[in-house]
Amino acid sequence: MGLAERKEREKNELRELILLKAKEIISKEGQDKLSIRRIATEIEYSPATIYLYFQDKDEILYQMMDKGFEILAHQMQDVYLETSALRRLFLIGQSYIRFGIENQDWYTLMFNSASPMNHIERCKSEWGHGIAIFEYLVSTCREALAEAKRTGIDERILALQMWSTVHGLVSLSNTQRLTIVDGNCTTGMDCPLIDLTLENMMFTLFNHKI
Amino acid sequence: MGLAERKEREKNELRELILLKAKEIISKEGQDKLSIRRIATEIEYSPATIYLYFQDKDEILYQMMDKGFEILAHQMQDVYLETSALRRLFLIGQSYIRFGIENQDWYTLMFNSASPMNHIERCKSEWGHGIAIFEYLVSTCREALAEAKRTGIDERILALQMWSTVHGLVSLSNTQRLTIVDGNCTTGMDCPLIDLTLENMMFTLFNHKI
DNA sequence: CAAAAATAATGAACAGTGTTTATTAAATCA
DNA sequence: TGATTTAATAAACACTGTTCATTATTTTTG
Repeated sequence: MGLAERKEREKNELRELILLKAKEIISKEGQDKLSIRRIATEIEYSPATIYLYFQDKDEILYQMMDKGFEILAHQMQDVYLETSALRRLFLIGQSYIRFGIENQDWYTLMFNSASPMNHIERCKSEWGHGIAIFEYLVSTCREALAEAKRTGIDERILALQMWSTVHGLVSLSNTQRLTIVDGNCTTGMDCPLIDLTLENMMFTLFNHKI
Repeated sequence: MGLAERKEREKNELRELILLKAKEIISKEGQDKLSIRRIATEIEYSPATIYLYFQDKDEILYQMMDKGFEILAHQMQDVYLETSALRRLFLIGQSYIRFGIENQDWYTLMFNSASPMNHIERCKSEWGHGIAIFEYLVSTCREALAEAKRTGIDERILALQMWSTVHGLVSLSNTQRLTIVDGNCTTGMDCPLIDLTLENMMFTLFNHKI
């Protein structure tokens, strides 16, 4: 009775093929080149077939968001090696920003786009990776507050403040708002303004120069 | 020779009519209901006609961004009445966030969307209102730093940090990221988490409770 | 005033998009 | 083999932005 199993496996394989192609298209040509029809022609199936494996485009984008979190996790690997919570917080911020600027399409999908969240709401799915990253930030904030001997600050609020700041930086940078406000800030990475702001954030929050 | 003038005026009138309808559609039904064809049918002209008055949709969105800044300026009126720079900074943040959450479509156009910026780059136009608002923030930061007797902080970096934080909050809130990270934070306005974060920002930056 | 030139507006097409449904082809079951 | 279930698709629907040749309309000129 291995027939049903093979069938199941083949179904999963096509599903994965769709997601693979989707990831490929986003990586090579960006979000707005990703279309159902484009995926279909690339995997040599009809567009309608895709709807046998995903209920709509939002579901595919939701899955793509997860692929993005995999990339982010990979790029954050060595952050965990840092023992000082203060310096770790700084490194988290730095690699978060770096990721957001170097992988604009993935970043948008994960933190700035409505579609994947629509799927979550509609299907009562979860934003698991997002929550996990935030909780890690919260606990690192708690450690850092202790390390800097700073009291009277809620670690959860602090985490949200830090997240908002770096997210804001990435978002403003990616949508060309920084380039215009400050000419020194050339498009893309190595914008001195962003580094200075991150350092300033650490300084104002913990009275510690990193 | 008032003929050429009347012609000119009529051209401007149709141009303004297009922008007016665009604004109406965004206000009533949101950004993604705004289409060239929709505007065309509403003003009872053919879609092609619109291209005699605007070079593409990006230019219309650029103009819409400006309309958005008008709304923001209007909602920020009474902020300037506050004499304390510290409290003024807080009020700026508060009304910025309020505006961003209550006018999601306008906010996205102004601070989170690529299209209007494309037009700026392509046509060497200016993001005048955006720069003006940022410069006002910078000078208020300078005042506030003096008021709080805080030294060793660059007012420009500080302004960017504050902008990033509030922009981040609005952006995360509008794209449903906060609702999920914290259940207490119901969608839309009066999210206690946002208020607390804004207060925490003021406290960490100036050691002053507002 | 009539003919010519300039201007304004449009119909129709191009090249896309997401999604649905009735139909056909293939594989499995009895 | 024939019936039934499953998988895939062609075709259509309702949209999108944009372009261009063609048709009114208006203005200018002889």
